[in-house]
Amino acid sequence: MILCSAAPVESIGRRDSLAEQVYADLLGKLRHGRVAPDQRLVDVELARGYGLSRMPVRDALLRLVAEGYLIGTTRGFKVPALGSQDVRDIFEIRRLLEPQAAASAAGAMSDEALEALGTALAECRRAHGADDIDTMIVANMAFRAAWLGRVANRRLAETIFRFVDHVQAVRLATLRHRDTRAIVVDGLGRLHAAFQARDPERASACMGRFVDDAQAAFFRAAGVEGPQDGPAQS
Amino acid sequence: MILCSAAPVESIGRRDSLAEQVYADLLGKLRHGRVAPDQRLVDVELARGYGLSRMPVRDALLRLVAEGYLIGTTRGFKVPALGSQDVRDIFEIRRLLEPQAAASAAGAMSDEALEALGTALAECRRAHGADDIDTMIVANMAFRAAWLGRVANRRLAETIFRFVDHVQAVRLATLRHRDTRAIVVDGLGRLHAAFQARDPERASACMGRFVDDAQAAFFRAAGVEGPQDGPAQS
DNA sequence: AAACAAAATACAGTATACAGTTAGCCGGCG
DNA sequence: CGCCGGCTAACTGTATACTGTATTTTGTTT
Repeated sequence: MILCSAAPVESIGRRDSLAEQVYADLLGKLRHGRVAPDQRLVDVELARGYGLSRMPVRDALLRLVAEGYLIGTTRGFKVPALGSQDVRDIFEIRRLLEPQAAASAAGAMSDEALEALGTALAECRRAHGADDIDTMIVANMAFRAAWLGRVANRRLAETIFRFVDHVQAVRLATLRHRDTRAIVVDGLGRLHAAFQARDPERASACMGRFVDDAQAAFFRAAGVEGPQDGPAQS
Repeated sequence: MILCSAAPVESIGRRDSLAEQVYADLLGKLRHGRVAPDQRLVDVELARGYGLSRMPVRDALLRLVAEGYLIGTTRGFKVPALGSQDVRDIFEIRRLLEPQAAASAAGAMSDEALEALGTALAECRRAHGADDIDTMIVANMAFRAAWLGRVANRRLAETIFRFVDHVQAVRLATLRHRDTRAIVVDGLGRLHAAFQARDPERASACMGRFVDDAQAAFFRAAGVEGPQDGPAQS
């Protein structure tokens, strides 16, 4: 309990266990790409930052490992360096799951969710115009959370969430390209229209195309930036 | 280290961490339905059984929770009681993933894997004839492991493994019905033929049908046995 | 006898201490 | 100057002790 000094936004939560709070905090950081791929996460170090003992931090890290967000080494934890094959694999799964999920969401779309989707889309467009990548990523995540929230099959939604998160870090890099961003904004617009129409078939088709485009954009960007075919450390 | 008395098959392993060994052991027990749905898994109790402290056991249990095999309560851990909606959800995901995975495996089938598939199929048929449910389940798992082993996309294979495992416990119950077993043996035979032909399209179609049949058989069996629509404790 | 409240209990969560392992470093040797 | 072998330090893994809380049980009251 030495000093709550540099503690983030997390000194408040009460009802959840400490381990869960740390998990949520770390997950947020990972999702926003706040953890560099070469950075080592050391439990005792993080524990000092949170003002806790190692145990809850360790529990959180272990859980993140089990979910594929981190890999544990004998010397700290780190984010996995995905090779192009890893990315291909993840996109293969997304291609199978997301169209069906989108269809399901379109059939169960609510006015509130549509509102959220519209807001996220507008925000994304604004950020695109202003070349504000960070904001665009946040808006992107909000859009995804909004439609995935309408998927009745929670296991499906959570599985998608996880795999999308796994490529999030690498996606961050691809959004540097202006044309990639244009493709994303375009796809989001189409999806929004399909959700608004509550048309499952259309949503499914749009989502399939969206995933394909995202994958193509990634490999185009990766090809441009460099063929670093990092060996799979999944 | 009080007594290695009732320790299972697990006093030997060395290179892996204790937590991992316990995890593997518990996972095996869960997969084989050795843990009753009402049974409580208590860390200190298990720890005594393994001759270890709570920590590695706790780590294993927490990991199983993260992977959906268990749910943690304030009073021990237990296997989740899946309601019919949960089962429906899991089958929806399997229906999306397994055909593609089967196609992939068919395209990459090896002679050794085919041999393993053949053996498992024969074993399954024999067990079916002898009404030996336990052996049939083991053969079933061997068959699955054999073809999933040929799926290049490991994330896909592991995701399938996990969801199949989750319905395994409930599946065990459905295999009591002789006609369900007949359907399974039949589907396995068809799949084996498709794999032997190394025909991705055929494997995909067979797998799709197999999953559909399995789901239908489950709900038929559940309808017969009783409409216990257990509330989702996923 | 049923219902409620208070106490006991049994468990997970958390903290601290210790052990084991490996990566990184430094010095000796070719 | 570069390579190899032992040394050191920095981690994770494991053990033990303590705490908090929810469930169960027991006792009391109507």
